[in-house]
Amino acid sequence: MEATNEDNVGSYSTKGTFLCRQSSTRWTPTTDQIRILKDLYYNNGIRSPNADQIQRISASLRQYGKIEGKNVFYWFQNHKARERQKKRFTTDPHHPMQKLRASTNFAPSNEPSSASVPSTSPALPYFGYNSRDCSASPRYGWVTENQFRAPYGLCQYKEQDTEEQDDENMSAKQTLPLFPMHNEDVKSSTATNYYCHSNSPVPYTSLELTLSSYFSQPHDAH
Amino acid sequence: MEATNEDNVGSYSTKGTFLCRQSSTRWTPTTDQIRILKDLYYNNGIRSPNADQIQRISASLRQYGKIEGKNVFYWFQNHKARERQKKRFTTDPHHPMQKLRASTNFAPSNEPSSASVPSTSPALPYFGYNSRDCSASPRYGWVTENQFRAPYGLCQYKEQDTEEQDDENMSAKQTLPLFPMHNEDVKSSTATNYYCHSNSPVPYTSLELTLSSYFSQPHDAH
DNA sequence: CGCGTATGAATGAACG
DNA sequence: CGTTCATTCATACGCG
Repeated sequence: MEATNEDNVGSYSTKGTFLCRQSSTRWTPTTDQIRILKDLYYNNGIRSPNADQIQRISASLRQYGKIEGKNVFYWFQNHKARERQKKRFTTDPHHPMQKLRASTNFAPSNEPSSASVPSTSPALPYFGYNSRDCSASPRYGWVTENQFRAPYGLCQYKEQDTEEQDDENMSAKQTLPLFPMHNEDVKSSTATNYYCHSNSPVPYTSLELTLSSYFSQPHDAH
Repeated sequence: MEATNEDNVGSYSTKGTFLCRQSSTRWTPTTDQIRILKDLYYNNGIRSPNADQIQRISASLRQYGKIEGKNVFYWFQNHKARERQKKRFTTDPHHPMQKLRASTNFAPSNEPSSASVPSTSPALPYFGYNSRDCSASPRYGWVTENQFRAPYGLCQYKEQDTEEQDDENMSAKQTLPLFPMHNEDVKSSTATNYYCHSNSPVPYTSLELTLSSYFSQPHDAH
């Protein structure tokens, strides 16, 4: 159950205190935001909004509280993933890799190991790789039973989700071709922001040297 | 089973509570590996290393923990993709000129614990096998293209990347002219004045309607 | 108040 | 290359 933060901003005095309010850490959606997001998810069938949609959604939800594009992005990602995950556990009698959320227990020494064989270096990453184990994991085939259904029954259009989005019995949503797919080029850039955090006691000074020299020389065989 | 081949992995959680986990499939880069990868990415402008580079990079990074070529490959691919994606969410696609990096500004960037406990592989088999110290890198905190590091300044010529790493504003890299780097690939701003987004802060009651219409229609103002 | 759970955030791995 | 999936880490919150 989601927290019923009526108006967000917990106002807890922990670290954020005055300055950034509640968003000192992670985004805490307001009930309205959640309601709308779910509506979009279930009633409009939006599962993986594209950048454009994300922007619009976040812009709209901004009325209800602080929110960013990435929040919307993650929300849909998580919601979808968890729904699927939950379903996997409930409907699948045999979970291939059932490992409960035992975060408090050290995992037993599993590790099939034999599968590793890192040495010898596999073929080029670009083509050869193909692992995706997860045996018994049909990408799409999950029946989605949306028991959500908002009380209000409006909003019918939704963007055709480009994907087939497991709508097995999810016929509730009606898809309308609404997007002209105006893809204005998004160029722009200026970010290049990266986090660093490097306070390692390891003597790496010489490392980059090694690395650099490594890359500098194309000496590959001959 | 023979000696627990769990890769040691002393993963620690924030509060110093460290729990062992993570011993499995997925590669978990160590802080040093990440640091170096980022350095290569930002300071050396490597975005899509070719096979040779990947080999060398992974080989070099191996001294800091288990790693394969594909890890390096994926890392660059993901890093690049995410950088762009993030930008796509936060920036306004329809804007005449570069706008600042949205209003994303919540920077936790405060490492909980400074001591990372390098844990130089407690008791590992004598084989060259290594530690792979669980990493548990404190990868968080989005620093805006700040100084990353790079106390070293060599690594001059690097193999010319066959790919065109679309550099965004990567002009920041002050290292050395590693490669040709064709910058003429600058994307021209098509100035798609798509402008719309007139999200007024007015609290709609029937929000979902508003939203739906938002997504449903390209609503070009004209 | 400490713990368990729900969920936001991140990221390795892959797919199309 | 953009997108998607799986898994994991971190944390807000409510509960007992």
